[in-house]
Amino acid sequence: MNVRVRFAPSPTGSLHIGGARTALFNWLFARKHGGTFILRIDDTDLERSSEESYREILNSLKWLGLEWDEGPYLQSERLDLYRKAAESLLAEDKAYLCYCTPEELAARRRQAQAEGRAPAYDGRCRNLTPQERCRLEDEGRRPTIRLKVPDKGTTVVKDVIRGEVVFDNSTLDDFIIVKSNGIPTYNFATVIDDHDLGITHVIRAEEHLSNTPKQILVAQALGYELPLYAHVPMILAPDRTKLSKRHGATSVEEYREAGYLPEAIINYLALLGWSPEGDEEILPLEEIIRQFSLERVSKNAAIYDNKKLTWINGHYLRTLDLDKVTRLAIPFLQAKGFVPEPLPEDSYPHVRAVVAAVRDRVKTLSEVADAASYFFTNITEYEEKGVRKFFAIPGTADLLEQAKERLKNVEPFNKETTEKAYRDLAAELGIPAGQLIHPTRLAVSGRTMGPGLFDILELLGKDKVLARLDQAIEWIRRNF
RNA sequence: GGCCCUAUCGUCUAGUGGACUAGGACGCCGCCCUCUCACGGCGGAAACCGGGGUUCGAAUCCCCGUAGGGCUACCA
Repeated sequence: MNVRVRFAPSPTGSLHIGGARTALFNWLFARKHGGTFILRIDDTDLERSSEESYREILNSLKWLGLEWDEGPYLQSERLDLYRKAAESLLAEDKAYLCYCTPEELAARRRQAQAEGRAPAYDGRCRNLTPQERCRLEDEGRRPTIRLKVPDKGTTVVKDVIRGEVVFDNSTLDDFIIVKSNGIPTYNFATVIDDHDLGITHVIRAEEHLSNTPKQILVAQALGYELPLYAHVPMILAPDRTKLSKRHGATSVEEYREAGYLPEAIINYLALLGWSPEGDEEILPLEEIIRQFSLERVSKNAAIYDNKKLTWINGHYLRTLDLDKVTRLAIPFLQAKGFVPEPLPEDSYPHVRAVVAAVRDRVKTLSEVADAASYFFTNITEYEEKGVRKFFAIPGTADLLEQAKERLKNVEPFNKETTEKAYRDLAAELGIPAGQLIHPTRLAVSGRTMGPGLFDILELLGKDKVLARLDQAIEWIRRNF
C-alpha cells in the first residue's frame, strides 16, 4: 500500500508540543513506509484562524525538520469541494436544512440538561415541508445542513492502537455538517479532504476518537472507503489537564527561543507515547524511523516532563558537532550583547572554543550564553559564596599577587603552561593547588564553578587574566 | 448526566498467562573521578488503583467499583 498520511492543524495558535508530537508520528510513519506526508491547514473556523499562527506552525514544523511532501492545502481554498458534497447529500435526502438558530439550540440544550436529558438535537427540521421552509427563510433565518444519522445500529471505529471501538448510533444526533455561513464543520470537511487527498492512515490525537463515528457516518453517506485510524494518546500537563499557556512553555517556538535543539525535542517527543525496542532512549532520527511502528504506541495519556526534555537537550548539546552547536549558540550570545552581530569571521574560533568549554555543563543554548558571559564582559561582581570561601581567607591577596607574578612570565600562555606554573608555585609554597586555583577562578570569572581553570586562563588570554587578578587583589585588600 | 478511552516507580515506559526477586530512562540520594561545577562510572530508595472472578499459575484475561482524560459546539 502506498501510505499517505496528513497532519492537519487548525491555525488558531502556536504549534504546541502535542501537535508537534502528532505531526512527528505521522512523519515517522510516512518515512518508515516510504509514504507521503501531507500538510493540511484546517482553517474552517473563520473567527479563530489567523495568518500569523499559520506562518508560525509552518515555521515550527520546518525548524523541527518535519518537512511535508505535499501541501499545505488550505481548507478555506477548497470550499467548492465541500459544497458539492453537501449538495449531493441534500439531493439524496441524506442531509437536510435546519433553521434552528444558535440561540434556540442553546436554550433547548440548557433545558434538556436541567431535565436530565441528553442535550442532543431533536431532529425537528428533518421533515420540514417546502412551505415551512419558505416561511422560516422569510423570517430571515439562514439554514445549516445536518446529516441524517440513523437512530439504530452501531458504528465501529477500527483503530490500529485501540482495536475496534463500538458506538451506538442512538447516542449520536443529526449533527451539523455545514454552518449557516456556508462553511463546513470539521467533522464534514476532514472526511472529504481525507478522501480527496487519498489518506490511508488517519493518525491523530485521542481527543478525536469520539468524533470518528460521525466522520465514518459522513464517509458512508458519501460512499467513501474508510482510512485506517490510529488515535494516539494525549499529552497532558503535570496537573493532568490539557496543556495550555498557564503551564508555561508549551509551544515549539518558545522552546526554540529558550535554546532547545530540534534534535532533542524530536527525540523526547518520540518517547512520549512510543517506546523503542531496546533500553536505549537517545536515538538518532534514522534509528527512530527504523524502529517506529504504531503497534508500539501506548494507549495511555502521557504527562509532559520538562526535566527529561532538558536532560536530552543537554545530551545533544554536548554530543552534536561543535560547529553546529556554535552556530546555534551565536544568536543567544548576540541577544545578550556578548558578541557583535554579525559576528566578525576572525572571532569565530574564539567563540567556538568558548562554546566547547562551557557546553558540557549546561542544558540549553541560552544557558551556554549565561555560562560564557565572563569571556565577553568584565567582572563586575564576585559570587557571594565564593567571596566568603576564598577571598575572605587571610593571605589570599598575597597568593594571587604571587600567582600573577608567575603568570606574567609564562610564554606561551596556554592551558599546559599556566597549569605548570600554578602546580609549581603551589609545590614551592607547600600548599594544595586548590588554594591557588579556587580564588583565581573567582578572580577571573567572578564565579566558583565553570570549566577547568586553565581552560579559562587560556581562553581569556594573558592580558585579561593579569588585569582581573589585579582587580581582585585590589578588591580583596579594600574589603578585608 | 450520556457515550467513549485509559489505569505498572513522582514522571515517561518495558511487560501480550509461568523466564518478574516487575526491567530501562528522567528526577532524587550516596560513592568514585576531580581545581570547582558539570560530564562519566558504580550503587540505592521508588510502582503493578481497589475488589471479585477465570486458571495449577495473573501486572498480563473477564466483571464490578474507583480515578483520570476525551467527546457530547453553527471549535478543531
